[in-house]
Amino acid sequence: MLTSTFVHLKGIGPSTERRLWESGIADWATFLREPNLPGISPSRKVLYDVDLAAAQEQLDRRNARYFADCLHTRDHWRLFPTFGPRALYLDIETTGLSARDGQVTLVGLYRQGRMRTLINGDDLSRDVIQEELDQADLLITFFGSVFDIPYLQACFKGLRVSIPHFDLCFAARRVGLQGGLKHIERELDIARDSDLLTLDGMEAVRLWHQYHAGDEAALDQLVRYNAADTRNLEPLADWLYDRLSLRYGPPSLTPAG
DNA sequence: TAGGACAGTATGGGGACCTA
DNA sequence: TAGGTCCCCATACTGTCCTA
Repeated sequence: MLTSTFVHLKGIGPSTERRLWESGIADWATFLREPNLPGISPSRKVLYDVDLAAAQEQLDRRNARYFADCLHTRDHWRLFPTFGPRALYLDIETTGLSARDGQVTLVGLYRQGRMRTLINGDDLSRDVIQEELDQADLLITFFGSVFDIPYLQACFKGLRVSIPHFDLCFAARRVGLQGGLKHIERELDIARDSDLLTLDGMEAVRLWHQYHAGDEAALDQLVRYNAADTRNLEPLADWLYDRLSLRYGPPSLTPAG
């Protein structure tokens, strides 16, 4: 998908990109081979060739951060097949107050099949989150661009998020799926343990307070709830990528998985 | 529990720019 | 020069949090 992308070139939008695909320009290599292209002047073609060569070099270096800058946020989903294997799925729980007055209680991190839960008062710190982010090529959240990331950055000053961010909430809206994460999970038959089905964000706050009152079982349930939220982002991202590539990708592209 | 506030993204309209 | 497309800005939309 990434090497079929042209909308990162200045002056090329979705319409021109689609016209290129329909005229057989399916990827960067074909674009570079053709001396002339309909709708693109020779002087512009020279500039685009330079930009595409630079993009190819960055891709060869596996530099996801380069594409975070040159692609519009709404197109970061295109990076999923290339950088998805090194994606970091993230979901946080909080004390329920605003970022100014509240605290992050748990941070769920799922990467390369490994679930890690950072707990406030134990191993949760800015440096650990930063380390996890720095080791990933793509950040995947649900509504994280509005809630999780600004909340983390408010609580942990100086936290940098320089990798591309595939926010599944807005991707879901683009393919016609409304509602919160749990609602969408039910729509798509994405499973979670039965004792976690009735939990929501407010219940998570209550569990945290129960834990602080000495109830260890409450922490266990909270950790499992957060892990379910975090892990379930992976099948949702797969499903949304397929839908987005069908709707917005080149006609020749066969969706993965 | 319900309505308002907030924040980030999506969308639509109009002006600017580019190609043929 | 006309038509098509892009870009920018304002507005709408949505999920979550806050407050009464």
